Amino acid sequence: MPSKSTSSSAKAEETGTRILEAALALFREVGFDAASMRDIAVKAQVATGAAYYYYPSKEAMVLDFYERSCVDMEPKLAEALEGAKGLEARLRAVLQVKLAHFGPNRSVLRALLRNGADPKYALSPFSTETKAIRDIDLDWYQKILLDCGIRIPKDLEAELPGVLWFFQMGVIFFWVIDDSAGQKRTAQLLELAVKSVVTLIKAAGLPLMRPLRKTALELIEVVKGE
Amino acid sequence: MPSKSTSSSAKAEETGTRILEAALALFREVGFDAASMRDIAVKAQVATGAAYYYYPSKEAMVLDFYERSCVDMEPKLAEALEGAKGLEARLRAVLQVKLAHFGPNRSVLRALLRNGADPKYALSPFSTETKAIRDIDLDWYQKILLDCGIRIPKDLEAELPGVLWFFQMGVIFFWVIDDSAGQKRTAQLLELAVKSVVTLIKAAGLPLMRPLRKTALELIEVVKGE
DNA sequence: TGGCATACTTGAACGCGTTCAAGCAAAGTA
DNA sequence: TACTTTGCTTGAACGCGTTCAAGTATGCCA
Repeated sequence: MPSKSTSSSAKAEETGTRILEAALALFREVGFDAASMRDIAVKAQVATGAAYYYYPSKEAMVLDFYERSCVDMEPKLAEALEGAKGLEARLRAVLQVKLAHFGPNRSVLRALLRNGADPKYALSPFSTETKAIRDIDLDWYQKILLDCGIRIPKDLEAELPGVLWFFQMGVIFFWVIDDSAGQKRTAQLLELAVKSVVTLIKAAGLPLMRPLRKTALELIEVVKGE
Repeated sequence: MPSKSTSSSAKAEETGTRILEAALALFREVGFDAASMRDIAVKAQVATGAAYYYYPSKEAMVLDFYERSCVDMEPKLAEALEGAKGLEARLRAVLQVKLAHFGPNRSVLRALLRNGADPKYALSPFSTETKAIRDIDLDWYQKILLDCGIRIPKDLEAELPGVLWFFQMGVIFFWVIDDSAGQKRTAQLLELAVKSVVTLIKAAGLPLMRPLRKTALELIEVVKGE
């Protein structure tokens, strides 16, 4: 229990974080593919196979980064939502926090989105491995929608957090492949897309929109599956 | 010039198609990843490195398949459009033809969509390598929209083929990862999504929609880039 | 016919992600 | 003290996609 008795496992943990940091540093520098496990091992000053004692695969390192990011972002998100009233401002704030947080590790996130939306790959925001993160995000969007100042049709209410999460993923997806200077295009897209989404949600309540909304709800049911 | 004189290059072409067929057969049987170049070579009865005389990479075989499919589908598309009047019927027809044509090679297409929409990977419907195919598809959608019976707002007209192509890619993307029996979920999605899209296009002409449409057009401009 | 260029084919070799039998060191037990 | 257990580390080896120097066969011209 004192520091002495945990010296072994403490050293191990130190080795683990050293490996993760070496990996992330190399991912940032040369990209996920170009960073070899051998390079990572050299940088972390361990043997070639050492990383596999801590991570089942190279991709698992990205997953770990994704999970840590989710936790680290929570206070930033809470703070950003303090100062943002109204759905449009809140959506913008959340997305800006996320992009800013992921910012330096854009190439790491690119690896996460490599397999698109295929839940069969662990390294996908739709996989079972990332379900916990997805659920946390959904809670955020539920919170954002509460008292946002917009009348939400009753039948849409339950689905809207999922829709906004999907929208968020679309923005992030655009961002990771956006090679414009400082991801300027993503900034423009964010502005216009958030505005469009909020306008659409407002419009969804119109009586005229009822048939389209019903069809859209069926569509959502199919996409959710099972 | 007679069959004798071309015996060498003819044999080579035969070898090339044998390699492609072996590859596609293995892709279908065990999937793109599990099918190794060594297995393909054995099946095609050539040496390990032989495929690289015909294809620069394993992925290039998928690209070749994609290009051939595009050509092979043309008569089927023309025929399907003969019997389909109205935008909704036409859209449904085109997508059904495509899915039916790709049908047996769903796992091959999965490899094509592996890298999502990243134009940096050759194996992506958004890459420069697949631009020719994209342009052919865009021509089809332009044709579909001509005299489709729906009044299209002038400012949207030029962008709509691209939007529909994007929509098509979404459907195909859903299809390749849809593991429901016979891809039943995709059939349901297709029905509802086509209906929604057509309704949206109709609605886009309404005076009420002008601001949203203008924002959407700006959005399209940003996504198209440069 | 012989010689040469061109077209095609070969399989060993490279670096990759990953696996694993073996080794090592520190903590627990007697 | 010696023995065992546990936690951690090692590097050789595997199969993968890919490369390429070397080989073989074919068509063409003297």
